[in-house]
Amino acid sequence: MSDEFIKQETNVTGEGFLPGLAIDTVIFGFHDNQLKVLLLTYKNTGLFALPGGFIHQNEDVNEAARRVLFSRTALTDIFLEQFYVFGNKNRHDVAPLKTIMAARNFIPLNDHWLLKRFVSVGYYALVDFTKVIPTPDSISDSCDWFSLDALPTLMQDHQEIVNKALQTLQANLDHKLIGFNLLSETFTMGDLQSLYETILNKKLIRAAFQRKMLSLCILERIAKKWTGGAHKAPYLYRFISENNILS
Amino acid sequence: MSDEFIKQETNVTGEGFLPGLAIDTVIFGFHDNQLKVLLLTYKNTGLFALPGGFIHQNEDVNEAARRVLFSRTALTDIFLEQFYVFGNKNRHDVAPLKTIMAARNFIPLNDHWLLKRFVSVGYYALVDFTKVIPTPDSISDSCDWFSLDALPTLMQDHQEIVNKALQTLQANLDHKLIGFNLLSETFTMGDLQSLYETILNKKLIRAAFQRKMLSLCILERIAKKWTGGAHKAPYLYRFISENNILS
DNA sequence: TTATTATTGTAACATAATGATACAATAATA
DNA sequence: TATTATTGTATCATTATGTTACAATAATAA
Repeated sequence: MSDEFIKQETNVTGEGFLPGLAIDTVIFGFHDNQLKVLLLTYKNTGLFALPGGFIHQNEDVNEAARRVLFSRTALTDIFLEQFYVFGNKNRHDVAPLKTIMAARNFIPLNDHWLLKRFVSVGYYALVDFTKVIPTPDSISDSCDWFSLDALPTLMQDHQEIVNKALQTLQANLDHKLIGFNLLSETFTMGDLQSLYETILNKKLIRAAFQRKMLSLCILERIAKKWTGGAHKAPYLYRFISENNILS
Repeated sequence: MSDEFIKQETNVTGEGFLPGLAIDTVIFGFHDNQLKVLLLTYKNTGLFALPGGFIHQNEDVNEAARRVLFSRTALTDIFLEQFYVFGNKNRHDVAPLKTIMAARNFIPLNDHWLLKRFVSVGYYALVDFTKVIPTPDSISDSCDWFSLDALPTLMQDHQEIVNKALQTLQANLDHKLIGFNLLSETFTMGDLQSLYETILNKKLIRAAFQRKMLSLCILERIAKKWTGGAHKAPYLYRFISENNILS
């Protein structure tokens, strides 16, 4: 949910939005050799949630997902992809929504559109951690990165959504070249291997990994990198952009 | 859409259904070395469409997809999986729906729920061609298998849905073992190779394919098969069911 | 009954991909 | 200038895949 929440709250029938359909986005970043997820908290509730939102009547669902992503990260041209529709009837839980509204001194009627059953389209985004400045919006206390392996308790079925997003990321990592979306413009071979190891949660063989990556002809070697370490400095690489996959 | 269409038609507000959300299912079969898709035609309209339907208020979306599949094939325990959400605003096209209704002498008001914008969750199913008896329901003239490479013009964006389903099938074929869902209980190595070749649309090396499949330890060799051919009879194989993937 | 035929199952070898080890090169530090 | 830890890559071992060949054999024809 975004800045538009206020509009949505007082808009009792949900006029202008597709009814019963929401978007939740798992925004992945990579930092300190850890996968991170962007979470927000709703004011005075202690509830942690994935950034999400609703779809305008005159808007493609994928467009809406990009709008939501932009509203949270201010980034465009980001890898963003659907991965699953969460449509179980028992995921409908009005309690947290009422809590959020109550914390804003808004008491909805029982037939308020936001309290009806929602099906959510899950998206995952891969962003350059260094380019994102998490910014809370008007209804959020905070918007912050959390390590994937130390997430707080999430609202509704958002933990399940994160799990499924990670599975999808793992399954697609090799097949496509999507992993590169998590790195900054330039990176070392070590950075890249570390990213792969973190996502796949297993050690890879250094020599074989390097040989494989170089054989793919998707990397451009740039220059020497200065490192703090007392050892040979690694090359910097750049992902050749013709191969870039945004979605 | 199913037998429930009559209910849905006279149910002007869509009471009991999730609003604006539909399911479309690409049901794949394999016969005569060709991939087949199950299509239906609506009475007196000449419109070809994928079997689809709507979601009950008290039903999981995945449940609804199984219900739709069952209503069309009478099969349970079938591989069925979501693959994409079709949510473009321009896919909203009321003309064919009005045609279908008009052919049944039903003239809907302009705010009839079925004429509103719909987002559709795409599912694909893999079924044993020999076990399916396509049966038209009350609003369909026909329900038949069509070769994937000779489909008639489809309603709305259903061709796009078929295309995306095929891409998904191709991408998942090796990774999972889903292809086996398209074969009957027992099959020859030739049958299996032929299936793979058809789905992937490329020739595979016989010796390597056989070696690979046997090395996976997912096949049980049963007995000699009698063939009409003047040559050595092939073994029959069965897919070891512990590996079975239904969804 | 026996030879012919086409296809199957698999062996054998060639090539390619990956795993494992080793080592020279070298940037920062001492 | 020597030490140190890490990088880049070469080398060999192992595994996987591509290619060719051929014996086995069910149906047909002679």
